[in-house]
Amino acid sequence: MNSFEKIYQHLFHMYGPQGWWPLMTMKKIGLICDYHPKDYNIPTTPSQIYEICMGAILTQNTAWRNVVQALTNLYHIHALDLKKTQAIHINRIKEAIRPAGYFNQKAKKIKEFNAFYFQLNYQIPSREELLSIWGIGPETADSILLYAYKQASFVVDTYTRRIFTNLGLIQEQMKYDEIKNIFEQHILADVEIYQEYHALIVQHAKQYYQKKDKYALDPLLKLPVLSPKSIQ
DNA sequence: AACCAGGACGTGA
DNA sequence: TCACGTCATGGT
Repeated sequence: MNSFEKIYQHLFHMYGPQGWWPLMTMKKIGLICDYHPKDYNIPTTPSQIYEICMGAILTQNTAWRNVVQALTNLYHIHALDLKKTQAIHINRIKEAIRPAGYFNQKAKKIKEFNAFYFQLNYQIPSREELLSIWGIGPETADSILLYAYKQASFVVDTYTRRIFTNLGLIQEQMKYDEIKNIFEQHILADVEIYQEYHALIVQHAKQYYQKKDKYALDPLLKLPVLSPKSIQ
């Protein structure tokens, strides 16, 4: 087992299954943002796939709690309803997603994505196609592929950079695709593992990588695999 | 009260 | 290519 696999094992042992990507579900108490640990079958409907795509756009450089509010508002104006969303004016989208920030840009991104999504006809998009859409960068594209379409495309975010730079396994200045490739070369392509790994990285980062003075406290630094001579 | 959050795009050099 | 500036709300 290489360092990247050992770290995955360790994180999974620490935090358990994360149940990403969370979905909005209507319950008696109201609209709830629900995680679904160990259920790797989700998403099962086009509507759930679409909602994940919306969340992926809305969460760009934004805390998830703010995205939940935006998704809740979108739900109430029927913008998460595949039969109705195209007809909604962009200004109404803007009002709804305001809590998630960057609402002018993100409303445009949603409209751009919609134009693409509804001509897809339920096929699986390629990474290149997603990247060609205005507003969809590498991380958003990979999130959509991995969590909405169950394609084994590893997601790299700022937390991934932070943690693995601190562990000495990558260099800070590496480009997105470089880092993505390193992970994909070290970890056998598996949708469930890729989904869990990224979610675990985010969970772990929230414990040790919010502020710089905590980086040194990361228990992963003590893993034997990270001793100088065993780093590959 | 700065600082950050599950980034991406536009610009000038 | 690359380093910056911009986009925006809400919690700590």
